[in-house]
Amino acid sequence: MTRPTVRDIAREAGVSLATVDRVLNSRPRVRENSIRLVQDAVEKLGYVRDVSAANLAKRKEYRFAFIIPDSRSKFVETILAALNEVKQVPGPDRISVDTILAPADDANATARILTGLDVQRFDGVAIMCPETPQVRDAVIRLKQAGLAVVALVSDLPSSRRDHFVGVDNKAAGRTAGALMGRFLCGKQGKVLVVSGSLLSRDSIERRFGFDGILAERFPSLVVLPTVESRNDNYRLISIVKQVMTAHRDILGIYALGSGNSAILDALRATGRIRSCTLIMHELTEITRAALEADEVDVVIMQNVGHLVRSSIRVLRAYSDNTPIVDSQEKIRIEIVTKENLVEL
Amino acid sequence: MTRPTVRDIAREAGVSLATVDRVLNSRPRVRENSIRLVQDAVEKLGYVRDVSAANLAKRKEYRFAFIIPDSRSKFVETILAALNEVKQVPGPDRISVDTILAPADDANATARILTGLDVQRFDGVAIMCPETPQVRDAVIRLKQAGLAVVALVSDLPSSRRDHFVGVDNKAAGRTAGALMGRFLCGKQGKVLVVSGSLLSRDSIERRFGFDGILAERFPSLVVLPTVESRNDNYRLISIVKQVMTAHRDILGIYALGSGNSAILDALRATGRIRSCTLIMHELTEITRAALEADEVDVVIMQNVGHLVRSSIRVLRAYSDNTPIVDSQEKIRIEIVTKENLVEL
DNA sequence: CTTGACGTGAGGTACGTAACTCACTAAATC
DNA sequence: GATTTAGTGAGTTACGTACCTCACGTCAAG
Repeated sequence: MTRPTVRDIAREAGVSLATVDRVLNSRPRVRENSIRLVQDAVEKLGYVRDVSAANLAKRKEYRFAFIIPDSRSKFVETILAALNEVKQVPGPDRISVDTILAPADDANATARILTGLDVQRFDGVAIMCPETPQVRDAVIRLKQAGLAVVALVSDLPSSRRDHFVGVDNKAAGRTAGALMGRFLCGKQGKVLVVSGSLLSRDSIERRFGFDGILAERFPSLVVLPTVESRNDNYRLISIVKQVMTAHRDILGIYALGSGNSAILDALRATGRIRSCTLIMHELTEITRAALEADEVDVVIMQNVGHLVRSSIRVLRAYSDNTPIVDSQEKIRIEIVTKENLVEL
Repeated sequence: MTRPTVRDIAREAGVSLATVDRVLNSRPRVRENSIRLVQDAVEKLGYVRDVSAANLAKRKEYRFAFIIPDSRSKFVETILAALNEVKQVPGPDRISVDTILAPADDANATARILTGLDVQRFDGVAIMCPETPQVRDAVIRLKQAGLAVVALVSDLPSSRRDHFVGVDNKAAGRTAGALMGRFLCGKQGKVLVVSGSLLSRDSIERRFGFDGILAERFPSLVVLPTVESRNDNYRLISIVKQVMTAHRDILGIYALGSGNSAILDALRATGRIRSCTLIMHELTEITRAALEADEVDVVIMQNVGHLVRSSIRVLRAYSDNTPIVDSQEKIRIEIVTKENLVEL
């Protein structure tokens, strides 16, 4: 009834413990035939390696680094908070997580940090940054050094990252578009899209999804050219004010990412808040308060706690070649309204 | 830099390993003063027990039982599938999960199963069933026997369950109501609510939340008396057909739980599908297909994988008195549209 | 003074696995 | 024929913790 151990395998296969160990850890110097004997015994007895005992014996420590942009963005703050929470709680497994802040808006600096990373010190890296050729090269180097690499929030598809932990941003944009269309009830008018920076892949994909569904299903809505904040909130406030004054028939605003606070300020200043349907991304203290105040209609989010924990599970799985439970690691596009907002 | 062990504590406190062990496991025969010495050393060195090593030494196995209603409901099927998935993947911890099917619609039989449960064989139980006095008494017995008990999907508040794993159903109802109201764009008309059984607490709470928000924010919509399926799909189809014919001004339908398939069939038969705004609960093969076919507007769901994994984590935490990460265990009310539907 | 309960230390074994050494055989190579 | 090498078994130590036994000292009640 109790789980079989290596000893049972050895007995069943008729080989010694050492041979079982050699096979299980794919060490050399084992005859093909013995390998098969052991494998058959494993199969027959349903042996599964006791990971915690193995890690204990190996004194294995997983050391992971999270490369996070050093921006004052509220979304990044929630990610850092989630990372801190993970660090507080001593998991059953010996995992250490280092958070490394990389200058935001400077992909080269990020690439340099990646290149300078001591590959001896880490088993895996989670990277949140836009993809550039330099970043791609740095990731390839990390992979070659044997580290597990996951892309966080924004994908790095052309690099050899092992995994992407984040939402399907095109689908997120489509979701935002569908809700915008439904909420506007077939009215004729304009929709404004506001972006942090159109350089980052996630913004582009969201925009693409949003435009697509509006064109398909809500042709009565006209999407205005995207307003870009370039991470300058003062600039953003004035541009949004200007646009809102110029276009009195703007019915809805879709905020692709950063700049939520500035957009809200601009709308409050122009008195257009609550008369516009507002859809924003990421649940932060700003958007939470705006939801509660009925200023924002919907927030599209990804659960940062899940993001961080999933990254760690995936990094661990890659660094010791164990399978991944896809359904657990799939990051959902969550739709948050005032009603299903979770407290705290 | 490496984690302190019991040895370090013993050295720091100036006592023997045995004494440290006695203190850490709160065994008798230790002087007050020695207890304090050890506790101070633990604090100073930041010692945290290595749970996997401890479990290894204890040959501890967590044995959990899941009591699940034996209905042909698609939602229950997805829960069983999630349970099976968990059983397949051998976690790092030695956890065994038994699924026990209890007759649906027979709370007494469920109570009898709980009463008959061998308290020696299990460390914890997750229970999905409506609350009755018999169930409450059975839960109290389990608690007294030292088992951890969580309520799954539907809460058992008056029993002494340790934890509830599921969504806030009143908030789920409010969410459904708010979406229904927004999607109906201020039109005047009727809304139909269909329930599996109004006995179960989750249905009542959803209905309550739904009615509340419609009354508050969408007074132009009239909610018809609830149609109850009593888990009889043929009956449900004919009632829904009848109601739909009698009331030509039904604009929306809110399905509180079971019977989704019958409702869809009835609407298809009466040709009212797609002309009604339809909001249903739980993502199953039925509702998924209906979402993809644009027959359902929104599905409100709880992630069953999360539900099951969270239950297990919580049961484990309660059975060895370790803290719970609230943010990880909070089950979210997920809003699913065709656009943010995840594949598979 | 004896008895016994209490408090403590020393030391051991065990859990399941990893990783190592040493010894040995059989076959291949020199 | 001597040397190497691949393949194997036997055995040991270690990881961090639990839990056990035994011995010993202290102190108070009988």
